[in-house]
Amino acid sequence: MDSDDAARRIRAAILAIPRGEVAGYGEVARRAGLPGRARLVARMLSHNDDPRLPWHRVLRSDGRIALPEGSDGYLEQCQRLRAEGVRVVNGRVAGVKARATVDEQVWGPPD
DNA sequence: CGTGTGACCTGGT
DNA sequence: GACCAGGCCACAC
Repeated sequence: MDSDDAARRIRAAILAIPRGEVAGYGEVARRAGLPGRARLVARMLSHNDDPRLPWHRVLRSDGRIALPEGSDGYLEQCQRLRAEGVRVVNGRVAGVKARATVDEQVWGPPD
């Protein structure tokens, strides 16, 4: 089934995130071959039952933690990211400036 | 079957 | 920085 295949690709995309790095939902969705399906990724993580899935490496486009502040997942993600050497400040990840805009997708990264 | 909701994204003001 | 409007998809009611 497609949906199952999509879920598998999304899972692979998340697993493909290097340790110490982070990615946005849109980013993951694009890598999985599902442009615009960021919500699908989010829903999967919310329903995820895979403890070895590095969901903590997935954040919003602004580099902001997706979960509501004070919730379990929020603190969990923050802690895990720090454990990987990622600097988290005020519920936000340092080193991640804005998400890749269309220009960067088309024109590529600034040299 | 229409509506609301959600670990979302982008562009404009 | 904030806020708003539009888009996208899956699911609960």
